[in-house]
Amino acid sequence: MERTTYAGLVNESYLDQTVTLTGWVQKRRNFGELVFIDLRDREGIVQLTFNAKHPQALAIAQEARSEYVLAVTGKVVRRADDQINTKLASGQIEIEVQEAEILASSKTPPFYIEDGVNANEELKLQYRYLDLRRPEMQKNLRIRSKLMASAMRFMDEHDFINIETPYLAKSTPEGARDYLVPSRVFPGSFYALPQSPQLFKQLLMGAGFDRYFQIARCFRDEDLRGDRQPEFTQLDLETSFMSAEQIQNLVSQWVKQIMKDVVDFDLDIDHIQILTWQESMDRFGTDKPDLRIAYEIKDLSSMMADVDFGVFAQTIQKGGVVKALAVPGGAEHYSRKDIDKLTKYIERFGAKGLAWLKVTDDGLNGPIAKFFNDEQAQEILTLSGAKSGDLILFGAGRQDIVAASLDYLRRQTAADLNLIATDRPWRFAWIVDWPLFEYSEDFGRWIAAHHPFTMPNEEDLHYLDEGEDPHQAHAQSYDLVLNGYELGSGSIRIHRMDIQEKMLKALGFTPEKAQEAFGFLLEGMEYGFPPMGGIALGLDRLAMLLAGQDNIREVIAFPKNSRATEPMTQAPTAVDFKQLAELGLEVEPAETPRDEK
RNA sequence: GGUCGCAUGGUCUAGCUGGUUAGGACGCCUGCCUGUCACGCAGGAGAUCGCGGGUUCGAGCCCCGCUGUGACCGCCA
Repeated sequence: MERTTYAGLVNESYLDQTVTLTGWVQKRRNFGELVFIDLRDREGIVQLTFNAKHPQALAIAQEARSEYVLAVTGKVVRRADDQINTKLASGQIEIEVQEAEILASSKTPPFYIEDGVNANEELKLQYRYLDLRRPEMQKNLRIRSKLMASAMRFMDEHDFINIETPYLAKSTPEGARDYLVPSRVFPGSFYALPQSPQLFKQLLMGAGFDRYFQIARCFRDEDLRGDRQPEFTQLDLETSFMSAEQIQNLVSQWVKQIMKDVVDFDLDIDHIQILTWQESMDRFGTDKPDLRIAYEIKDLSSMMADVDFGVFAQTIQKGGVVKALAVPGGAEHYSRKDIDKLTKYIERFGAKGLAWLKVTDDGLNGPIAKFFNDEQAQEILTLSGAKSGDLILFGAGRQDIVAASLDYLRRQTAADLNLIATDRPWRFAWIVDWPLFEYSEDFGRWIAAHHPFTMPNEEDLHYLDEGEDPHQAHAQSYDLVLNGYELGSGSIRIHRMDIQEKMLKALGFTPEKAQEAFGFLLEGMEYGFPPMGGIALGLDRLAMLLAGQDNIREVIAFPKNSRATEPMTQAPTAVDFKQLAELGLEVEPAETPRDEK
């Protein structure tokens, strides 16, 4: 029996034809001399009927169980009017099976193969191939496939050259923890799986390719999140002789095409907001704002220095800030208990508490209302933009803690109150003019905010000099943000050795250390490297958003769980002693490999 | 590294204030059934309540530890 079409594609246009289908038994309904089977394949479901006119087929139907693999040949017939199933794309018709064959039997699956299953994550990952049979997962991976195809087509049509770079690469300082691969030939030496092809693509610009791209797998040995896996996929690109604005414009066009191809959405590039990093932090408390939420954070520090409410006044005196978020219609929705829950949550950011006011027609309400006189109350309303019925949430304290807290509260309250706009569902933004450095408590020094090859703004170059404050310098870098997720991060690169050396010095590299880590790049820059810039776009996250999911696992065929293990294959596992010996490795005997526990 | 949550037949779960024959739904097995599509009806099997310890006359329930798992903080150039 040779398949003639997909089960999910059979419709009225096939009426009276004889078709041969293959697929999985979704469901069997047995009436003895009459059996219905819903047959599922990648395209959907069609109902098969078996009856005594075809005893061989009927016997097969009696034997079939869920997830058996069948091949059937039968005639496409119209259903009677009262038997039409409007829930099925193929519900107008059914297949009267004349001949059937069981291609494979199946054990009873550990969970139901249907959308909306509630099996726990570990079980679903352990039987990932079963989970992937669900229509939703099939859809997710096909969205991803479309995204990849569209992404690559755009790059090809814009004269980008697809070049692969090594996965066995050199460990470089700065950045995330590397995944290391031991060298057999040089015991004690290690390759590192690339965190990104950053240095290679800069060298490709040095080589004159002018426009490079690659769908690159990147590896970072850091803890996972819903939008972070230890290996992930980027569309990596780099160009020569283009300004930051030109690159952003190109990527905006790329996004426009993707949105059209994958979800048939007409994105107006003029609607993509451009915000400076500072503006984004001020208005939203984050560098990746969700612009679907209309209300913003307001700074009330200026009026709080000498209010009677000691918490606020002292915060200002100690150099902190007092900011507020007026949640539209929040006064009624949030009880004191609800606010306690929000308070508890933001404690993880370091917040000491959460002051709040409810705005009524009569004025301000709530435990701290009594500290403000009429004039101050009016000023709070004016500055926060709150109206009657709103809930005003305050953040007071260190700037970063206030920002993190109010960012969370803004997103959470919007979710609670259904205030995430749906009329413009895809809100892209460019975040530009980033600080070049950020201070790392861990390292006790300034580290590169983006990476050590990011070009400072021309007028800020002097901040790299000895004795100046590197904190002041801003960079020619830009992030692409969508609905509160960072989709991509890029910059103009340093292409001159003198600036690169200054940069490395500002980061605390001695000339010797710099040579050891990046000597090949520095040397290259002595041979005429062009001005260059690029970006890397996170395709897992974009696929996740386009598929309407909130975890990138849903768009990765075989993802890791939150502890970076893979429940199906059990990776990582112990390896044979001989393998270790060949690599010149010894493992602490106290460490019991997880698969032997 | 840290915080919080979760763990009960194959699956999802109920189990109150410690005493239950550990309940339900779905699934599974057997039988009956020619128009179902959440098929129906009758019957049946299926539980080391994650593991270890403690408190108690008595623990699924309380306490401690461990393991697994999820979310988050740190981390993620």
